[in-house]
Amino acid sequence: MTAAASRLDDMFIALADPTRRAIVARLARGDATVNELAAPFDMTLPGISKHLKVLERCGLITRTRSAQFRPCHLERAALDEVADWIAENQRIWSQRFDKLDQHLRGLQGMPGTAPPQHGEDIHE
Amino acid sequence: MTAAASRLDDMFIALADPTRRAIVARLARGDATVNELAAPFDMTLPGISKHLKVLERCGLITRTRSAQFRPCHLERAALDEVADWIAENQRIWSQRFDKLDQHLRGLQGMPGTAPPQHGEDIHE
DNA sequence: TGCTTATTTGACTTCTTGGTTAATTAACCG
DNA sequence: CGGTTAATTAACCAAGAAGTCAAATAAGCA
Repeated sequence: MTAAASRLDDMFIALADPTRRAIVARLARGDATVNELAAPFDMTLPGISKHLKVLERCGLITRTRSAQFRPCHLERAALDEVADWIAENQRIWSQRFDKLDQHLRGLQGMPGTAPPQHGEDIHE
Repeated sequence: MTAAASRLDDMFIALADPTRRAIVARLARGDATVNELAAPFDMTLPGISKHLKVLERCGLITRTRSAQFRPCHLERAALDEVADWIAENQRIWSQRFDKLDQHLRGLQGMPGTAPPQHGEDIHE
């Protein structure tokens, strides 16, 4: 099975690289060309080009064509999907803790600590 | 240069894998042993063990020892760092757009579209 | 037309990742 | 003690990621 990565996967992967996050940070200040984006980094142009492709694949940036330049543009809505995942999980986790189920922790982590799982609803 | 990944890197990397996100989702319902975590997946135990190590490295889970079991526990605070990064960036991006700097978009993406950058403050 | 600038593609290398099987460590149970 | 269960480590492999250099493409400019 090759190439089955979800959009969420791609988003997290894209953000996992510090160079890419720096590029994104730069783009937050306004559109920029590939050369401009490459300037601060000790990396060749093709290297940057690859990073941009990753950012493009997950929808974080788009590229238009203007003469021989290909200005990069940040898509502000793209972060929402990740933000939603995080928010949803923070909600769920807190809920769980509010139920005080966790004060047993450390006493016995044996099987059975968890509620009776039936459906395995991995809700992603 | 080996092993220079930041905690934020590790966090995004950990969340980039669907199996690991599923494990995390499962743990949100309560602590669980490695075998319990492995059950829903078509993967060998050592495979799961590796995933757990990744989750542990970034602080998303901790493991205690209870007899021959090593129950995994979700650290609810760990998500905060990522959440903060996301929130901060959403804020910045929106700010930028509120300034109406972007309605020029498409007219000319030429160098100079961005404000005078001096310090390259990559603020991460 | 031919030169220059901007960017991408291709081919290649190296390191990492995700997964496997087989063997090992740990701790319980009879 | 000896056997069973839980989990990890070790050794390995295939695929992917990150980076390089060299060549190709695209579009302005003289």
